Amino acid sequence: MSQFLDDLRWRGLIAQTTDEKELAKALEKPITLYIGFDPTAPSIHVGNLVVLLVLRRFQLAGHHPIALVGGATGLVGDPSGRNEERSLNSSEIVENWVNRIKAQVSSVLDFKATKNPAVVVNNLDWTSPLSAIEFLRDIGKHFSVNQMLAKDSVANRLEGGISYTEFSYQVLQAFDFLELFRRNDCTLQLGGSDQWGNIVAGLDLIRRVEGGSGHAVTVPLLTKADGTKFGKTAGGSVWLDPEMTSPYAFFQYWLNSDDKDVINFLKVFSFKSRAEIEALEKEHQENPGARAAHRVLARELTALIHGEETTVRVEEAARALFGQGDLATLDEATLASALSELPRVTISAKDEIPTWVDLLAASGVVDSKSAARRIVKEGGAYLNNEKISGEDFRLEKAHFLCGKYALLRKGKRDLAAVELA
RNA sequence: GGCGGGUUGCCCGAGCGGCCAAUGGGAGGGGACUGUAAAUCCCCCGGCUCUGCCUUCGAAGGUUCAAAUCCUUCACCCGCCA
Repeated sequence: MSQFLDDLRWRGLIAQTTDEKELAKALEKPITLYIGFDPTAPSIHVGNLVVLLVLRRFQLAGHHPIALVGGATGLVGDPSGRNEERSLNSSEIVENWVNRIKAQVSSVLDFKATKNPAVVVNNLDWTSPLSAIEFLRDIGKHFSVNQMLAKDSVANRLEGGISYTEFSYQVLQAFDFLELFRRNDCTLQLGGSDQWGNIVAGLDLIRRVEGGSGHAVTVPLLTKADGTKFGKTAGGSVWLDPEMTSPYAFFQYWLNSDDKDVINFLKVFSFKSRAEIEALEKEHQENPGARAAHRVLARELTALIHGEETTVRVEEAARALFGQGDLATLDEATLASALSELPRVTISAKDEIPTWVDLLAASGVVDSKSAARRIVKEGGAYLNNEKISGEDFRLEKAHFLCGKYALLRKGKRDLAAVELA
């Protein structure tokens, strides 16, 4: 049995595969495999990262990875795992998202590997030249509507309704697999477990049209110990795009993982070996308060997505800003760089300084002034790590550290900076 | 095509002319405890120029001093019959 597959299984990364013996045999030699991401947002998020990292694991094992960004499928909409029709995005928007996602995918894969460099493709390249008639005759003819209807992704929607557009999605995805099989000799498709039906549709198509065979591997949906959705925070998804989720927030997300999840997250997200992870598990059990496993997780992922340098900066910022330390002892350079990781408001030294409540709302640590008042009343608002519970409080020049910075905090860990300019 | 039921705040779900920004639960937020964790306990949870005002109960009109609650039309969902 393949050691590589065993490792994936140990990490809990395999939900379903086509014939396991065949797959193991195929993996003895380098193969080409792909995974698709549809541009449904300007960025992929940490949930998507799970599968992308599996692709990277295949690359590290010597296989040829292809990341497909769905410039075409993104225009259509995958019904999988949804109970409502998607609203369509314009082609300009999708194109823009495709480009952004390409860049993100690129940070995880190695494009310079001498033997098996990664490749990024866009399915619009082979889909758009095709006429509707060609598509229906050459591809559509191989699909049985009866089978298409039986797929979970479609069957679940029959009650609530599904458009012909989304109904056709599986055909497009199958066509992608066929094209990559032809062009790149790609014989394996990876995907989330909800992609099984779509992937198998591709295997069928390859068999019918080319008489070829391939494989499918799906990755389980990642769950958290408390049953809540993985990858979400109060503010929404945790994105890879630094504009959408700051590297600071990204780091903090991992650092704040539930103890019950952290080891599992290391298995799923980290490239640490089994032995290393088991050592961390032991360490964590002996001294959970030190959060050694959390730190390793946060560092490795932040470094992977945002780079080493940023990771160091962000961690230092957290150390400088967090809780107990006296901010006044920080020198200006340290303070400035720490605060630069946070959301911020700039206020003019000439204008009157806004009230405490207004300032909290303006900084974005709370959603509205009502929320700001609530937080202040509840004793959850801090200025430079000191609780301020008067709504009418106003900062004065003296509150600004080094004459220009103030640190706002809501609760234990929601920070923002105010800069006096 | 016919008949009946439904559409409520982030989600689930009460309300069925005034006492409703709307019961309850979940999610979320703050506090205490801690380890920037979990569990637990307490509190909060539409917005604002905040003892009041404004916007919400599928959409648009209407009745009424007064509507989430009544009427009309439209949209969508769910049953039963054809």
